[in-house]
Amino acid sequence: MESVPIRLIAAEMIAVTALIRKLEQFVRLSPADRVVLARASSDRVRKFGPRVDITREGDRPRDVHLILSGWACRYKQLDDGRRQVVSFFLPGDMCDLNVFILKEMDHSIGTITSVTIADLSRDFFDEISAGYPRIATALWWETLVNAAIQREWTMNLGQRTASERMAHLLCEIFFRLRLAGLTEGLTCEFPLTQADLADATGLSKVHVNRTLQELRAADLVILRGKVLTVPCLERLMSSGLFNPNYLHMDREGSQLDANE
Amino acid sequence: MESVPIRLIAAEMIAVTALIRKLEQFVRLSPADRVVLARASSDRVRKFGPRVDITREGDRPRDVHLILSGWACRYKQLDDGRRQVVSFFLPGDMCDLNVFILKEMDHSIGTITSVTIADLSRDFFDEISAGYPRIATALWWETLVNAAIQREWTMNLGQRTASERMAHLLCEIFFRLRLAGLTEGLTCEFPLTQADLADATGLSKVHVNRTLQELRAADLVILRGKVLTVPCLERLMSSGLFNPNYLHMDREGSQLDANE
DNA sequence: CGATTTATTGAATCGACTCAATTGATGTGG
DNA sequence: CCACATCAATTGAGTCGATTCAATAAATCG
Repeated sequence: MESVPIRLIAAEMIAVTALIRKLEQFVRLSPADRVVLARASSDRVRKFGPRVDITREGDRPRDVHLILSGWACRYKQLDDGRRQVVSFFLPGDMCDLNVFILKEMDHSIGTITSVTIADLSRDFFDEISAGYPRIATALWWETLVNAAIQREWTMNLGQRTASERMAHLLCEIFFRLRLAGLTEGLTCEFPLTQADLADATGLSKVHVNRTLQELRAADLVILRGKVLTVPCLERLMSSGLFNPNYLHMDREGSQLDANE
Repeated sequence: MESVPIRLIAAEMIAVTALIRKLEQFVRLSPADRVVLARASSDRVRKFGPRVDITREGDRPRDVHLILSGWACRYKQLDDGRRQVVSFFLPGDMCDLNVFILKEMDHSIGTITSVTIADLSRDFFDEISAGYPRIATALWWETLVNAAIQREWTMNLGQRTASERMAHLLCEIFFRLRLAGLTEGLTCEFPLTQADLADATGLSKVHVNRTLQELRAADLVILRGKVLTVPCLERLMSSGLFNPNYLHMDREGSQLDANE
Protein backbone atom coordinates (compact mmCIF):
# COMPACT_ATOMS: atom_id res chain seq x y z
CA MET A 1 0.00 0.00 0.00
CA GLU A 2 1.05 3.58 -0.66
CA SER A 3 2.54 5.73 2.03
CA VAL A 4 0.16 8.21 3.55
CA PRO A 5 1.21 11.81 4.05
CA ILE A 6 1.67 12.29 7.79
CA ARG A 7 -0.89 15.02 8.02
CA LEU A 8 -2.88 17.32 5.82
CA ILE A 9 -3.48 20.92 6.74
CA ALA A 10 -6.99 21.75 7.84
CA ALA A 11 -8.40 23.10 4.58
CA GLU A 12 -7.33 20.15 2.48
CA MET A 13 -8.45 17.72 5.10
CA ILE A 14 -11.94 19.18 4.86
CA ALA A 15 -11.76 19.02 1.10
CA VAL A 16 -10.84 15.38 0.94
CA THR A 17 -13.76 14.85 3.26
CA ALA A 18 -16.06 16.64 0.80
CA LEU A 19 -14.90 14.48 -2.08
CA ILE A 20 -15.07 11.23 -0.16
CA ARG A 21 -18.40 12.15 1.35
CA LYS A 22 -19.78 12.89 -2.08
CA LEU A 23 -18.44 9.75 -3.71
CA GLU A 24 -19.78 7.67 -0.86
CA GLN A 25 -23.25 8.74 -1.84
CA PHE A 26 -22.71 6.21 -4.50
CA VAL A 27 -20.19 3.54 -3.51
CA ARG A 28 -18.74 2.68 -0.14
CA LEU A 29 -15.01 3.18 -0.23
CA SER A 30 -12.45 1.03 1.54
CA PRO A 31 -9.75 2.51 3.78
CA ALA A 32 -7.28 1.88 0.96
CA ASP A 33 -9.51 3.80 -1.44
CA ARG A 34 -9.57 6.73 0.94
CA VAL A 35 -5.83 6.69 1.27
CA VAL A 36 -5.37 6.90 -2.48
CA LEU A 37 -7.78 9.79 -2.71
CA ALA A 38 -6.11 11.59 0.18
CA ARG A 39 -2.71 11.16 -1.42
CA ALA A 40 -3.92 12.43 -4.79
CA SER A 41 -5.46 15.45 -3.11
CA SER A 42 -2.33 16.45 -1.27
CA ASP A 43 0.03 16.11 -4.20
CA ARG A 44 0.45 19.10 -6.51
CA VAL A 45 -1.77 21.57 -4.74
CA ARG A 46 -2.25 25.11 -6.05
CA LYS A 47 -3.93 28.16 -4.58
CA PHE A 48 -5.72 30.96 -6.40
CA GLY A 49 -7.16 34.27 -5.31
CA PRO A 50 -10.80 35.18 -5.89
CA ARG A 51 -11.95 36.18 -9.38
CA VAL A 52 -9.03 34.82 -11.36
CA ASP A 53 -8.87 32.28 -14.15
CA ILE A 54 -7.50 28.80 -13.53
CA THR A 55 -7.71 27.86 -17.21
CA ARG A 56 -8.70 29.82 -20.28
CA GLU A 57 -10.52 28.82 -23.42
CA GLY A 58 -7.91 27.82 -25.97
CA ASP A 59 -5.44 26.50 -23.41
CA ARG A 60 -4.16 22.99 -23.70
CA PRO A 61 -5.69 20.90 -20.92
CA ARG A 62 -2.99 19.26 -18.84
CA ASP A 63 -4.53 17.87 -15.70
CA VAL A 64 -7.83 17.19 -14.11
CA HIS A 65 -8.53 19.68 -11.34
CA LEU A 66 -10.05 18.72 -8.05
CA ILE A 67 -11.47 21.58 -6.00
CA LEU A 68 -10.21 21.24 -2.46
CA SER A 69 -11.70 24.46 -1.10
CA GLY A 70 -13.58 27.46 -2.41
CA TRP A 71 -16.01 27.97 -5.25
CA ALA A 72 -15.20 28.22 -8.94
CA CYS A 73 -17.12 28.17 -12.18
CA ARG A 74 -16.89 27.13 -15.77
CA TYR A 75 -17.87 29.84 -18.19
CA LYS A 76 -18.01 30.66 -21.85
CA GLN A 77 -17.87 34.08 -23.34
CA LEU A 78 -18.82 35.62 -26.68
CA ASP A 79 -16.73 38.25 -28.40
CA ASP A 80 -19.17 41.00 -27.50
CA GLY A 81 -18.78 40.18 -23.83
CA ARG A 82 -21.90 38.13 -23.20
CA ARG A 83 -20.91 35.59 -20.61
CA GLN A 84 -22.55 32.37 -19.51
CA VAL A 85 -21.61 30.42 -16.43
CA VAL A 86 -22.23 26.83 -17.45
CA SER A 87 -21.45 25.19 -14.12
CA PHE A 88 -20.31 25.81 -10.62
CA PHE A 89 -17.54 23.89 -8.93
CA LEU A 90 -17.95 23.36 -5.22
CA PRO A 91 -15.45 21.76 -2.86
CA GLY A 92 -15.02 18.10 -3.75
CA ASP A 93 -15.92 18.68 -7.40
CA MET A 94 -13.70 17.56 -10.21
CA CYS A 95 -13.55 18.90 -13.73
CA ASP A 96 -13.99 16.53 -16.66
CA LEU A 97 -12.08 13.28 -16.40
CA ASN A 98 -9.69 12.71 -19.26
CA VAL A 99 -9.88 16.24 -20.60
CA PHE A 100 -6.23 15.94 -21.45
CA ILE A 101 -7.11 13.88 -24.49
CA LEU A 102 -8.49 17.05 -26.07
CA LYS A 103 -6.30 19.55 -27.83
CA GLU A 104 -7.73 22.69 -26.37
CA MET A 105 -10.24 23.91 -23.83
CA ASP A 106 -13.56 25.10 -25.18
CA HIS A 107 -14.32 27.09 -22.04
CA SER A 108 -12.63 28.83 -19.15
CA ILE A 109 -12.54 28.01 -15.49
CA GLY A 110 -12.46 30.89 -13.06
CA THR A 111 -12.56 31.25 -9.33
CA ILE A 112 -15.37 32.90 -7.38
CA THR A 113 -13.67 32.87 -3.98
CA SER A 114 -10.12 31.95 -3.08
CA VAL A 115 -9.65 28.41 -4.25
CA THR A 116 -7.33 25.52 -3.55
CA ILE A 117 -7.09 22.81 -6.16
CA ALA A 118 -5.19 19.58 -6.60
CA ASP A 119 -4.00 18.72 -10.09
CA LEU A 120 -4.59 15.08 -10.87
CA SER A 121 -2.40 13.50 -13.51
CA ARG A 122 -3.04 10.97 -16.20
CA ASP A 123 -1.02 8.53 -14.12
CA PHE A 124 -3.42 8.88 -11.24
CA PHE A 125 -6.31 7.83 -13.43
CA ASP A 126 -4.36 4.95 -14.90
CA GLU A 127 -3.63 3.78 -11.38
CA ILE A 128 -7.29 4.10 -10.44
CA SER A 129 -8.60 2.17 -13.40
CA ALA A 130 -5.99 -0.53 -12.89
CA GLY A 131 -6.37 -1.11 -9.18
CA TYR A 132 -9.27 0.76 -7.60
CA PRO A 133 -12.51 -0.32 -9.20
CA ARG A 134 -14.73 1.31 -6.60
CA ILE A 135 -13.08 4.69 -7.12
CA ALA A 136 -13.29 4.22 -10.87
CA THR A 137 -16.99 3.51 -10.58
CA ALA A 138 -17.49 6.49 -8.31
CA LEU A 139 -15.71 8.74 -10.77
CA TRP A 140 -17.89 7.46 -13.59
CA TRP A 141 -20.86 8.22 -11.42
CA GLU A 142 -19.56 11.76 -10.92
CA THR A 143 -19.12 12.15 -14.67
CA LEU A 144 -22.67 10.99 -15.32
CA VAL A 145 -24.07 13.25 -12.63
CA ASN A 146 -22.21 16.22 -14.07
CA ALA A 147 -23.68 15.47 -17.47
CA ALA A 148 -27.12 15.25 -15.89
CA ILE A 149 -26.60 18.59 -14.16
CA GLN A 150 -25.67 20.17 -17.46
CA ARG A 151 -28.85 18.82 -19.03
CA GLU A 152 -30.88 20.15 -16.14
CA TRP A 153 -29.34 23.57 -16.69
CA THR A 154 -30.42 23.36 -20.31
CA MET A 155 -33.93 22.63 -19.08
CA ASN A 156 -33.67 25.44 -16.57
CA LEU A 157 -32.68 28.04 -19.13
CA GLY A 158 -35.04 26.81 -21.79
CA GLN A 159 -38.24 26.28 -19.88
CA ARG A 160 -38.34 27.76 -16.43
CA THR A 161 -39.44 31.31 -15.63
CA ALA A 162 -37.04 33.68 -13.90
CA SER A 163 -38.16 32.87 -10.39
CA GLU A 164 -38.45 29.14 -10.99
CA ARG A 165 -34.99 29.22 -12.50
CA MET A 166 -33.51 31.03 -9.56
CA ALA A 167 -35.23 28.79 -7.04
CA HIS A 168 -34.05 25.76 -8.95
CA LEU A 169 -30.45 26.91 -8.99
CA LEU A 170 -30.51 27.65 -5.28
CA CYS A 171 -31.96 24.21 -4.59
CA GLU A 172 -29.30 22.53 -6.65
CA ILE A 173 -26.49 24.34 -4.92
CA PHE A 174 -27.97 23.62 -1.52
CA PHE A 175 -28.33 19.92 -2.29
CA ARG A 176 -24.81 19.68 -3.63
CA LEU A 177 -23.34 21.48 -0.67
CA ARG A 178 -25.27 19.29 1.71
CA LEU A 179 -23.97 16.21 -0.05
CA ALA A 180 -20.45 17.49 0.47
CA GLY A 181 -21.19 18.17 4.13
CA LEU A 182 -20.99 21.94 3.71
CA THR A 183 -24.35 22.98 5.09
CA GLU A 184 -25.36 23.54 8.67
CA GLY A 185 -29.00 22.84 9.09
CA LEU A 186 -30.82 25.21 6.81
CA THR A 187 -27.92 27.48 6.01
CA CYS A 188 -24.76 27.49 3.97
CA GLU A 189 -22.12 29.88 2.78
CA PHE A 190 -23.06 31.51 -0.45
CA PRO A 191 -20.35 33.64 -2.04
CA LEU A 192 -22.08 34.25 -5.38
CA THR A 193 -22.88 37.82 -6.30
CA GLN A 194 -26.04 38.77 -8.13
CA ALA A 195 -23.86 39.22 -11.21
CA ASP A 196 -22.73 35.60 -10.90
CA LEU A 197 -26.32 34.49 -10.60
CA ALA A 198 -27.17 36.57 -13.66
CA ASP A 199 -24.44 34.90 -15.70
CA ALA A 200 -25.61 31.48 -14.58
CA THR A 201 -29.33 31.98 -15.12
CA GLY A 202 -29.15 33.99 -18.32
CA LEU A 203 -31.02 36.86 -16.67
CA SER A 204 -29.88 40.46 -16.34
CA LYS A 205 -28.41 41.62 -13.06
CA VAL A 206 -31.37 43.88 -12.49
CA HIS A 207 -33.80 41.07 -13.01
CA VAL A 208 -31.86 38.78 -10.71
CA ASN A 209 -32.21 41.42 -8.04
CA ARG A 210 -35.95 41.63 -8.54
CA THR A 211 -36.31 37.88 -8.67
CA LEU A 212 -34.46 37.45 -5.40
CA GLN A 213 -36.73 40.03 -3.84
CA GLU A 214 -39.69 37.96 -4.95
CA LEU A 215 -38.24 34.84 -3.37
CA ARG A 216 -37.50 36.73 -0.18
CA ALA A 217 -40.99 38.22 -0.09
CA ALA A 218 -42.40 34.70 -0.37
CA ASP A 219 -40.17 33.59 2.52
CA LEU A 220 -38.48 31.09 0.29
CA VAL A 221 -34.94 32.24 0.94
CA ILE A 222 -32.98 34.43 3.27
CA LEU A 223 -29.93 35.70 1.46
CA ARG A 224 -27.78 38.25 3.22
CA GLY A 225 -24.11 38.89 3.20
CA LYS A 226 -22.60 35.72 1.97
CA VAL A 227 -24.98 33.37 3.71
CA LEU A 228 -28.00 31.57 2.33
CA THR A 229 -30.76 30.20 4.53
CA VAL A 230 -33.57 28.08 3.17
CA PRO A 231 -36.43 28.26 5.67
CA CYS A 232 -38.30 25.40 4.03
CA LEU A 233 -36.50 23.34 1.43
CA GLU A 234 -39.72 21.65 0.30
CA ARG A 235 -41.32 24.96 -0.56
CA LEU A 236 -38.27 26.22 -2.40
CA MET A 237 -38.12 22.97 -4.32
CA SER A 238 -41.69 23.12 -5.42
CA SER A 239 -41.43 26.76 -6.39
CA GLY A 240 -38.46 25.86 -8.56
CA LEU A 241 -40.05 22.67 -9.89
CA PHE A 242 -36.99 20.99 -8.49
CA ASN A 243 -36.76 17.23 -8.70
CA PRO A 244 -33.49 15.95 -7.27
CA ASN A 245 -33.56 12.78 -9.33
CA TYR A 246 -30.93 14.13 -11.73
CA LEU A 247 -28.38 14.30 -8.93
CA HIS A 248 -28.61 10.51 -8.57
CA MET A 249 -27.90 10.63 -4.87
CA ASP A 250 -28.88 7.05 -4.35
CA ARG A 251 -26.77 4.28 -2.99
CA GLU A 252 -27.21 2.23 -6.10
CA GLY A 253 -23.57 1.27 -6.39
CA SER A 254 -23.62 -0.16 -2.91
CA GLN A 255 -23.36 -3.58 -4.48
CA LEU A 256 -19.81 -2.36 -4.84
CA ASP A 257 -19.39 -1.90 -1.13
CA ALA A 258 -15.93 -2.44 0.14
CA ASN A 259 -16.05 -5.51 2.32
CA GLU A 260 -12.44 -6.19 3.05
CA MET B 1 -10.23 -12.42 -33.84
CA GLU B 2 -14.00 -12.37 -33.63
CA SER B 3 -16.12 -13.67 -36.45
CA VAL B 4 -17.63 -11.00 -38.64
CA PRO B 5 -21.28 -11.21 -39.66
CA ILE B 6 -21.36 -12.18 -43.31
CA ARG B 7 -23.17 -9.10 -44.38
CA LEU B 8 -25.04 -6.19 -42.88
CA ILE B 9 -28.16 -4.84 -44.48
CA ALA B 10 -27.77 -1.48 -46.17
CA ALA B 11 -29.06 0.78 -43.40
CA GLU B 12 -26.83 -0.64 -40.70
CA MET B 13 -23.87 -0.66 -43.00
CA ILE B 14 -24.32 3.08 -43.47
CA ALA B 15 -24.67 3.51 -39.73
CA VAL B 16 -21.49 1.72 -38.83
CA THR B 17 -19.86 3.96 -41.38
CA ALA B 18 -21.26 7.03 -39.61
CA LEU B 19 -19.89 5.89 -36.26
CA ILE B 20 -16.51 4.90 -37.59
CA ARG B 21 -16.25 8.03 -39.66
CA LYS B 22 -17.03 10.13 -36.63
CA LEU B 23 -14.62 8.35 -34.31
CA GLU B 24 -11.90 8.60 -36.91
CA GLN B 25 -12.10 12.35 -36.61
CA PHE B 26 -10.18 11.67 -33.50
CA VAL B 27 -8.22 8.43 -33.66
CA ARG B 28 -7.36 6.27 -36.61
CA LEU B 29 -8.87 2.83 -36.12
CA SER B 30 -7.31 -0.45 -37.15
CA PRO B 31 -9.15 -3.04 -39.23
CA ALA B 32 -9.63 -5.05 -36.03
CA ASP B 33 -11.14 -2.02 -34.32
CA ARG B 34 -13.59 -1.63 -37.16
CA VAL B 35 -14.56 -5.26 -36.98
CA VAL B 36 -15.37 -5.00 -33.29
CA LEU B 37 -17.50 -1.93 -33.89
CA ALA B 38 -19.29 -3.56 -36.80
CA ARG B 39 -20.03 -6.63 -34.71
CA ALA B 40 -21.34 -4.58 -31.80
CA SER B 41 -23.57 -2.66 -34.19
CA SER B 42 -25.13 -5.71 -35.73
CA ASP B 43 -25.86 -7.51 -32.51
CA ARG B 44 -29.11 -6.77 -30.70
CA VAL B 45 -30.63 -4.34 -33.15
CA ARG B 46 -34.04 -2.77 -32.55
CA LYS B 47 -36.28 -0.66 -34.73
CA PHE B 48 -38.68 2.08 -33.69
CA GLY B 49 -41.28 4.08 -35.52
CA PRO B 50 -41.23 7.88 -35.60
CA ARG B 51 -42.33 9.83 -32.53
CA VAL B 52 -42.10 7.07 -29.97
CA ASP B 53 -40.11 6.75 -26.78
CA ILE B 54 -37.10 4.47 -26.59
CA THR B 55 -36.62 5.08 -22.87
CA ARG B 56 -38.62 7.05 -20.36
CA GLU B 57 -37.60 9.10 -17.36
CA GLY B 58 -37.70 6.79 -14.35
CA ASP B 59 -36.79 3.67 -16.28
CA ARG B 60 -33.83 1.61 -15.21
CA PRO B 61 -31.07 2.06 -17.77
CA ARG B 62 -29.96 -1.28 -19.16
CA ASP B 63 -27.80 -0.72 -22.19
CA VAL B 64 -26.01 1.97 -24.06
CA HIS B 65 -27.82 2.77 -27.28
CA LEU B 66 -26.05 3.39 -30.53
CA ILE B 67 -28.12 5.13 -33.20
CA LEU B 68 -27.68 3.21 -36.42
CA SER B 69 -30.15 5.20 -38.51
CA GLY B 70 -32.67 7.96 -38.01
CA TRP B 71 -32.86 10.91 -35.65
CA ALA B 72 -33.81 10.85 -31.98
CA CYS B 73 -33.64 13.24 -29.08
CA ARG B 74 -33.20 13.38 -25.37
CA TYR B 75 -35.83 15.41 -23.62
CA LYS B 76 -37.07 16.40 -20.21
CA GLN B 77 -40.57 17.40 -19.33
CA LEU B 78 -42.22 19.28 -16.48
CA ASP B 79 -45.53 18.24 -14.98
CA ASP B 80 -47.34 21.10 -16.67
CA GLY B 81 -46.19 19.88 -20.06
CA ARG B 82 -43.29 22.22 -20.73
CA ARG B 83 -40.79 20.19 -22.67
CA GLN B 84 -37.13 20.75 -23.39
CA VAL B 85 -35.14 18.81 -25.92
CA VAL B 86 -31.67 18.68 -24.39
CA SER B 87 -29.88 16.94 -27.24
CA PHE B 88 -30.32 15.39 -30.61
CA PHE B 89 -29.04 11.97 -31.55
CA LEU B 90 -27.91 11.60 -35.14
CA PRO B 91 -26.76 8.39 -36.83
CA GLY B 92 -23.53 7.21 -35.27
CA ASP B 93 -24.31 8.86 -31.94
CA MET B 94 -24.23 6.95 -28.71
CA CYS B 95 -26.00 7.76 -25.49
CA ASP B 96 -24.02 8.11 -22.27
CA LEU B 97 -21.45 5.42 -21.70
CA ASN B 98 -21.94 3.52 -18.49
CA VAL B 99 -25.45 4.83 -17.82
CA PHE B 100 -26.25 1.43 -16.46
CA ILE B 101 -24.44 2.27 -13.25
CA LEU B 102 -27.31 4.66 -12.46
CA LYS B 103 -30.52 3.51 -10.89
CA GLU B 104 -32.93 5.40 -13.05
CA MET B 105 -33.06 7.65 -16.07
CA ASP B 106 -33.45 11.36 -15.40
CA HIS B 107 -34.72 12.04 -18.92
CA SER B 108 -36.46 10.35 -21.80
CA ILE B 109 -35.20 9.41 -25.21
CA GLY B 110 -37.65 9.63 -28.06
CA THR B 111 -37.46 9.17 -31.79
CA ILE B 112 -37.99 11.92 -34.34
CA THR B 113 -37.97 9.69 -37.43
CA SER B 114 -37.96 5.93 -37.68
CA VAL B 115 -34.88 4.79 -35.86
CA THR B 116 -32.68 1.73 -35.73
CA ILE B 117 -30.51 1.27 -32.68
CA ALA B 118 -28.03 -1.26 -31.44
CA ASP B 119 -27.99 -2.00 -27.73
CA LEU B 120 -24.48 -2.21 -26.41
CA SER B 121 -23.92 -4.24 -23.29
CA ARG B 122 -21.69 -3.82 -20.30
CA ASP B 123 -19.65 -6.71 -21.65
CA PHE B 124 -18.94 -4.85 -24.83
CA PHE B 125 -17.43 -1.97 -22.89
CA ASP B 126 -15.42 -4.31 -20.70
CA GLU B 127 -14.05 -5.91 -23.83
CA ILE B 128 -13.20 -2.50 -25.29
CA SER B 129 -11.41 -1.23 -22.25
CA ALA B 130 -9.48 -4.47 -21.92
CA GLY B 131 -8.36 -4.90 -25.50
CA TYR B 132 -9.13 -1.95 -27.74
CA PRO B 133 -7.42 1.16 -26.42
CA ARG B 134 -8.00 3.22 -29.54
CA ILE B 135 -11.74 2.59 -29.40
CA ALA B 136 -11.74 3.32 -25.68
CA THR B 137 -10.00 6.63 -26.32
CA ALA B 138 -12.40 7.44 -29.13
CA LEU B 139 -15.36 6.73 -26.88
CA TRP B 140 -13.92 9.00 -24.20
CA TRP B 141 -13.54 11.63 -26.85
CA GLU B 142 -17.21 11.20 -27.75
CA THR B 143 -18.18 11.53 -24.11
CA LEU B 144 -16.18 14.73 -23.75
CA VAL B 145 -17.60 16.17 -26.95
CA ASN B 146 -21.13 15.39 -25.82
CA ALA B 147 -20.46 17.20 -22.57
CA ALA B 148 -19.09 20.14 -24.52
CA ILE B 149 -22.18 20.18 -26.73
CA GLN B 150 -24.38 20.29 -23.66
CA ARG B 151 -22.42 23.24 -22.33
CA GLU B 152 -22.74 25.00 -25.64
CA TRP B 153 -26.51 24.49 -25.51
CA THR B 154 -26.49 26.10 -22.08
CA MET B 155 -24.67 29.05 -23.63
CA ASN B 156 -27.07 29.06 -26.53
CA LEU B 157 -30.16 29.23 -24.36
CA GLY B 158 -28.69 31.62 -21.87
CA GLN B 159 -27.05 34.20 -24.07
CA ARG B 160 -27.98 34.06 -27.70
CA THR B 161 -30.92 35.87 -29.26
CA ALA B 162 -33.61 33.88 -31.03
CA SER B 163 -32.06 34.12 -34.47
CA GLU B 164 -28.51 33.55 -33.27
CA ARG B 165 -29.75 30.57 -31.34
CA MET B 166 -31.50 29.07 -34.33
CA ALA B 167 -28.55 29.71 -36.62
CA HIS B 168 -26.24 28.16 -34.07
CA LEU B 169 -28.34 25.05 -33.75
CA LEU B 170 -28.53 24.61 -37.51
CA CYS B 171 -24.76 25.01 -37.78
CA GLU B 172 -24.18 22.42 -35.10
CA ILE B 173 -26.44 19.90 -36.73
CA PHE B 174 -24.90 20.53 -40.13
CA PHE B 175 -21.38 20.08 -38.78
CA ARG B 176 -22.29 16.91 -36.96
CA LEU B 177 -24.03 15.43 -39.97
CA ARG B 178 -21.08 16.31 -42.16
CA LEU B 179 -18.75 14.61 -39.72
CA ALA B 180 -20.87 11.48 -40.00
CA GLY B 181 -20.83 11.70 -43.77
CA LEU B 182 -24.52 12.55 -44.00
CA THR B 183 -24.40 15.77 -45.97
CA GLU B 184 -24.18 16.24 -49.69
CA GLY B 185 -22.42 19.46 -50.47
CA LEU B 186 -24.50 22.20 -48.91
CA THR B 187 -27.58 20.13 -48.14
CA CYS B 188 -28.72 17.49 -45.72
CA GLU B 189 -31.87 15.78 -44.63
CA PHE B 190 -33.61 17.65 -41.88
CA PRO B 191 -36.61 15.90 -40.34
CA LEU B 192 -37.15 18.29 -37.42
CA THR B 193 -40.46 20.10 -37.28
CA GLN B 194 -40.73 23.66 -36.07
CA ALA B 195 -42.19 22.25 -32.87
CA ASP B 196 -39.00 20.21 -32.37
CA LEU B 197 -36.91 23.30 -32.95
CA ALA B 198 -39.06 25.17 -30.45
CA ASP B 199 -38.50 22.51 -27.80
CA ALA B 200 -34.78 22.57 -28.45
CA THR B 201 -34.30 26.32 -28.51
CA GLY B 202 -36.69 27.22 -25.73
CA LEU B 203 -38.68 29.43 -28.09
CA SER B 204 -42.38 29.22 -28.88
CA LYS B 205 -43.44 27.54 -32.09
CA VAL B 206 -44.70 30.81 -33.44
CA HIS B 207 -41.42 32.52 -32.80
CA VAL B 208 -39.48 29.67 -34.35
CA ASN B 209 -41.52 30.19 -37.46
CA ARG B 210 -40.74 33.89 -37.53
CA THR B 211 -37.09 33.31 -36.76
CA LEU B 212 -36.77 30.86 -39.63
CA GLN B 213 -38.37 33.40 -41.92
CA GLU B 214 -35.74 35.89 -40.88
CA LEU B 215 -32.96 33.45 -41.66
CA ARG B 216 -34.53 32.64 -45.01
CA ALA B 217 -34.98 36.32 -45.82
CA ALA B 218 -31.28 36.85 -45.14
CA ASP B 219 -30.43 33.94 -47.46
CA LEU B 220 -28.83 32.09 -44.60
CA VAL B 221 -30.82 28.88 -44.96
CA ILE B 222 -33.14 27.17 -47.37
CA LEU B 223 -35.43 24.90 -45.41
CA ARG B 224 -38.22 23.20 -47.28
CA GLY B 225 -39.86 19.87 -46.89
CA LYS B 226 -37.40 17.87 -44.93
CA VAL B 227 -34.29 19.22 -46.54
CA LEU B 228 -31.92 21.89 -45.29
CA THR B 229 -29.56 23.78 -47.56
CA VAL B 230 -26.95 26.15 -46.22
CA PRO B 231 -25.99 28.47 -49.08
CA CYS B 232 -22.97 29.81 -47.24
CA LEU B 233 -21.86 28.06 -44.10
CA GLU B 234 -19.52 30.90 -43.12
CA ARG B 235 -22.34 33.41 -43.09
CA LEU B 236 -24.63 31.15 -41.10
CA MET B 237 -21.84 30.52 -38.64
CA SER B 238 -21.14 34.16 -38.06
CA SER B 239 -24.82 34.99 -37.73
CA GLY B 240 -25.07 32.30 -35.05
CA LEU B 241 -21.77 33.26 -33.41
CA PHE B 242 -20.83 29.67 -34.05
CA ASN B 243 -17.33 28.56 -33.19
CA PRO B 244 -16.85 24.87 -33.91
CA ASN B 245 -14.07 24.50 -31.36
CA TYR B 246 -16.40 22.75 -28.91
CA LEU B 247 -16.90 19.88 -31.34
CA HIS B 248 -13.18 19.09 -31.05
CA MET B 249 -13.00 17.80 -34.59
CA ASP B 250 -9.25 17.77 -34.60
CA ARG B 251 -7.03 14.82 -35.19
CA GLU B 252 -5.35 15.25 -31.87
CA GLY B 253 -5.50 11.60 -30.95
CA SER B 254 -3.68 10.67 -34.10
CA GLN B 255 -0.69 9.83 -31.93
CA LEU B 256 -2.87 6.83 -31.31
CA ASP B 257 -2.97 5.90 -34.97
CA ALA B 258 -3.22 2.25 -35.66
CA ASN B 259 -0.02 1.23 -37.28
CA GLU B 260 -0.19 -2.50 -37.30
C1' DC C 1 -59.98 12.22 -50.90
C1' DG C 2 -60.88 13.96 -46.26
C1' DA C 3 -58.34 14.04 -41.92
C1' DT C 4 -54.63 15.51 -39.37
C1' DT C 5 -50.46 17.49 -38.74
C1' DT C 6 -47.42 21.34 -39.79
C1' DA C 7 -46.60 25.98 -41.11
C1' DT C 8 -47.97 30.77 -41.36
C1' DT C 9 -50.06 35.27 -40.15
C1' DG C 10 -52.09 39.05 -37.10
C1' DA C 11 -52.97 41.38 -32.87
C1' DA C 12 -52.56 42.13 -28.13
C1' DT C 13 -49.89 41.32 -24.00
C1' DC C 14 -46.26 40.55 -20.80
C1' DG C 15 -41.82 39.23 -18.99
C1' DA C 16 -37.42 40.61 -18.99
C1' DC C 17 -34.20 44.08 -20.69
C1' DT C 18 -31.68 48.53 -20.93
C1' DC C 19 -30.41 52.81 -19.16
C1' DA C 20 -29.56 55.60 -15.47
C1' DA C 21 -29.34 57.00 -10.92
C1' DT C 22 -29.01 55.95 -5.90
C1' DT C 23 -28.10 53.50 -1.83
C1' DG C 24 -25.54 50.32 0.73
C1' DA C 25 -21.55 47.42 1.67
C1' DT C 26 -16.75 46.31 1.71
C1' DG C 27 -12.19 47.21 1.88
C1' DT C 28 -7.77 49.86 1.91
C1' DG C 29 -4.48 53.23 3.00
C1' DG C 30 -3.21 57.31 5.37
C1' DC D 1 -10.07 54.14 12.73
C1' DC D 2 -12.09 57.10 9.67
C1' DA D 3 -12.36 58.76 4.66
C1' DC D 4 -12.48 57.65 0.29
C1' DA D 5 -12.84 54.48 -3.43
C1' DT D 6 -14.77 50.57 -5.28
C1' DC D 7 -17.86 47.07 -5.78
C1' DA D 8 -22.53 45.18 -4.98
C1' DA D 9 -27.35 45.83 -4.46
C1' DT D 10 -31.52 48.39 -5.26
C1' DT D 11 -35.06 51.32 -7.53
C1' DG D 12 -37.70 53.65 -11.41
C1' DA D 13 -39.07 54.29 -16.07
C1' DG D 14 -39.41 53.18 -20.73
C1' DT D 15 -38.71 49.72 -24.35
C1' DC D 16 -38.41 45.56 -26.89
C1' DG D 17 -38.27 40.68 -27.77
C1' DA D 18 -40.87 36.92 -27.38
C1' DT D 19 -45.27 35.10 -25.87
C1' DT D 20 -50.21 33.80 -26.10
C1' DC D 21 -54.39 33.30 -28.45
C1' DA D 22 -56.73 32.56 -32.44
C1' DA D 23 -57.50 31.86 -37.11
C1' DT D 24 -56.03 30.37 -41.72
C1' DA D 25 -53.19 28.12 -45.25
C1' DA D 26 -50.39 24.46 -46.76
C1' DA D 27 -48.50 20.00 -46.61
C1' DT D 28 -48.66 15.12 -45.55
C1' DC D 29 -50.77 10.75 -44.76
C1' DG D 30 -53.81 6.75 -44.72
